[in-house]
Amino acid sequence: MDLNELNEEQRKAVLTTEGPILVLAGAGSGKTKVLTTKIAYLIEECGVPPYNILAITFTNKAAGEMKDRLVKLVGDKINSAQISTFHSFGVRIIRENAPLLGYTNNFNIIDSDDSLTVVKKILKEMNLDSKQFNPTNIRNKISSAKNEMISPDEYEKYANSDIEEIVQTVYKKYEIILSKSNSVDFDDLLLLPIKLFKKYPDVLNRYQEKYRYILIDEYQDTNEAQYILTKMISSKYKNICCVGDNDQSIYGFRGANYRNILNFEKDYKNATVIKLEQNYRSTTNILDAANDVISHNKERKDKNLWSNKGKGEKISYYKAYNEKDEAFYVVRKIKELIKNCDYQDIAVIYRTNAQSRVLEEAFLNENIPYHIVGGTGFYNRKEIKDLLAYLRLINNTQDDISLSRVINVPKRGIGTKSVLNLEEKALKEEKSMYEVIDSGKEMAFKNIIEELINDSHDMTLTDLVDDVLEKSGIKEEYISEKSLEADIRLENLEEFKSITRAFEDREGVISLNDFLQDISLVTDIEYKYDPNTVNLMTVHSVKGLEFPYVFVVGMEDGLFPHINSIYNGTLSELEEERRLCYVAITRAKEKLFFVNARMRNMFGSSQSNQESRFIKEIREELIDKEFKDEEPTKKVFFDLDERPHFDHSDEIKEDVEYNIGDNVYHEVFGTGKVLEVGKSTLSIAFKHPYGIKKLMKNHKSINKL
DNA sequence: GCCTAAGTGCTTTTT
DNA sequence: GCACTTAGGC
Repeated sequence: MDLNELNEEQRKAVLTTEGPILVLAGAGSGKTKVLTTKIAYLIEECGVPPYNILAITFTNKAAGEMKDRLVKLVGDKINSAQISTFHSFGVRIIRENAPLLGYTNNFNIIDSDDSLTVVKKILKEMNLDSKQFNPTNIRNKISSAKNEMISPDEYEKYANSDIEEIVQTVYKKYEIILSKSNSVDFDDLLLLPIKLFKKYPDVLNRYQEKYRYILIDEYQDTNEAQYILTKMISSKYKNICCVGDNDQSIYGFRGANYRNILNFEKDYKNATVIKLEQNYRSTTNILDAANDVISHNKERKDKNLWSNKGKGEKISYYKAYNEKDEAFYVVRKIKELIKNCDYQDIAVIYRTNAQSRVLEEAFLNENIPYHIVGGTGFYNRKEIKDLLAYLRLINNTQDDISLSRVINVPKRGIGTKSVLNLEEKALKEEKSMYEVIDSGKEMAFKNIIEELINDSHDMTLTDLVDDVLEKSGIKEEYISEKSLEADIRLENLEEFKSITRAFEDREGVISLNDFLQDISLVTDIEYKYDPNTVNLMTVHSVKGLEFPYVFVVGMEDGLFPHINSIYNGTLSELEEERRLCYVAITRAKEKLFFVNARMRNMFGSSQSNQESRFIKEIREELIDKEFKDEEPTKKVFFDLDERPHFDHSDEIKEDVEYNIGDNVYHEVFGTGKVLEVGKSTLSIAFKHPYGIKKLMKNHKSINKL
C-alpha cells in the first residue's frame, strides 16, 4: 500500500493500529483520507477481517462516501465491515437482540415529528394548555434526558419546578405509549443497546469480540449515550481511533459534548494523540480569517492550523439593502464565477433554513440551477407520511401511533371521539388499538388492513405500495379532488414507488420490515439532480464538505450569531455559534464571500440588523468591502427594492397568456404546472424540487406545453 | 364529524 | 408569512 501521499502525522495515525488513538484533525487536514486509508491498511496490511471493523460517521451521507472510497481501495469485501452512523448501528444491535429488550423484530422507529405528536396527545389527555406548556420544549427535554440516560423515575431527582414535574409525567406516559406500540425513537437507538449491554455482559462480550477495531469520526459531536456506547464496546480490545476537532463542535443543542474529545486522554490510558495541523484546503487569507474568529473562544485548546497554498484572494464583503438585494448579489457573482468554473464548485450557506426561500426565487428567475441540501423535504410531506403509516401498520399492527394517524385518512367518518374511545378500550384491555376494533366504521378500516397484510405476503414492495394506495382510497381521494395540489401529491406518491423500486433493484427481494427500518433513518431522498448545480444548505449541513467558492449569507447579529444565543443564551451558546462560523469559513478553498442585509423581512415585517460580530473579529486587511459605508436614504432604498436587478427586456415574450393549470416547461428546472397567476409572477409547481416556486411571468425560459 | 374562517405564535441548527 | 389551532355553523 502506498502511504507516500500522506504527511508524517497522517502516516503515524494510519500506522498506529493498536491501542487507543486520538486524531485532532483541524479543518481540511485530511482526516477522511486518514480514516479510509487506515481502514484499508488494517484490512490489506494487517490482515484484519473486514467484519472486525466498526466505523462510525455522523451522517448517512458520510458513511456512504466512506464506503464508496473503500470499495475503490479494497473492493467489495468492505461490505462486511460495519460502516454507518451511530443510529444505524443502534438499529442493527436492537434488531439482533429485539426479544431481549422486550421488542419484536418488526419494531417501528418514529421520527421527531411523531415524537412530538405523541407528546401533544399526552398533554391533551392531561388537559394541559399547549400554549403554557410548549410541546416541542417538553419533547426536547425528554430527548435530552434520554441522551443523558436519565430514566423517567430518575428524572424525579431533577424535577425542581412545576414544569419539570410535568415533563416527568409526560416522559413516563411517553415511554409507555412507545413500548406499547412496539416503537422506538431516535434516542432509543442509542439507549437500548446500552441497556442491553449492561444487562447482558455476554452479549456485550460478543460485540466486543466482533468489533475489534473501532473508528469514530466527528468525535467532538458525540453525546453522552454515544460516548458510553463507544466506551463499552471498545473496553476489551481498546483499539479505538477517534477523529475530531473541538473547534467544529456544533451540535451542543442536541446534547453533544465536545469535552468528550478533550477528555480522551483521561478516559483511555496510554492513548496516542496525533495532531493534524496542516490544512490542504484553503488559502491562508481564508485560514487566517477562520483563526481570527475562533481565537475569540475562551473554552478551547489552542492549535496552529497552517497552509502553504499562498495568500489567495481577499474575502469579499457586500452589505446589501435587503434580503432580495442580497440574493441578487449572490446571483450576480455566480454569473461571473461560472465563466471559469462549474456550478457545483459553488456553495451558498446560511444559518437558518428559512433563508433559502429568497435565494431560491432569485435562482429560479435567473436560471441558475441549484440544489437545496437537507432541510425538510420529501419524507415530511403529508401524503408520504400517510403512506408510510399504512405500511408501518401493516408491518406491525401494534403501532397505535400509525393507526391513529391514518384510521381516518382518507375521511371515513371516524373522528377524534371514536379514536379516543378506541384508546381507552385498548388501555383497559391491555391490547393494541387495532386488536380492540370489533365493530362499526372502524371495522371497515380493520378489514382493509387485514386484506393488505394478506397481500403483503406475496407481493413485491412496489406492488404493495400500489395496493395500499388503491385499497386505502388515498389514490381515489386525490384523483377525485382534481386540484393541482392533489396532482402534486399523486406525483409524489408515484415518486415514492421509484424509491421502493430502486431499493428492490439494489437489495433484491426485501421485506417490508427491512425497508421501513432502513428508511426511518434517512432524512431526504437523493434526487437525481443534474450534478452540475449550485449547492444551498445550512452551516450545519455543510460540515465535512468543501467548495472552491463559498458564499455565507445573512452575516448579521441576530441571525448569525442567532438571536437566541445572544440574548437568552449563555457564553457557551455564543461560542457554539462562533464554531459554526469557523466551520462556514473553512469550507472555502479559493474564495469566500460574506453577504448581509441592512434590512430584512422576518415574520412578515421589516427588521434591521447590525453586521455580524464575527466579521468584526476578522482583521481588516483580509476583507475587501464591496459597498460604501453610509446608509442609503429611505427614498433610495425604496427604489432599489423595486428595481429589477437584471435587464430582462430581451427575454420577455410578448402576448403569452398563462392560466391556472397550464403545463409549462422551464429550460433549467423542467416541467411544472401553473398554480397561480399574479401581476408579474407565476406560481409554478415543479416536480423536482417538489413544491411551489414563483417565477417571472413571460420569462424567456418558460414555455407553455 | 366535517369544513371554513379567523386567530395565533413562531424559527435555530438534525440523526 | 406561514403552518397550525380553534370556534362555530352545517
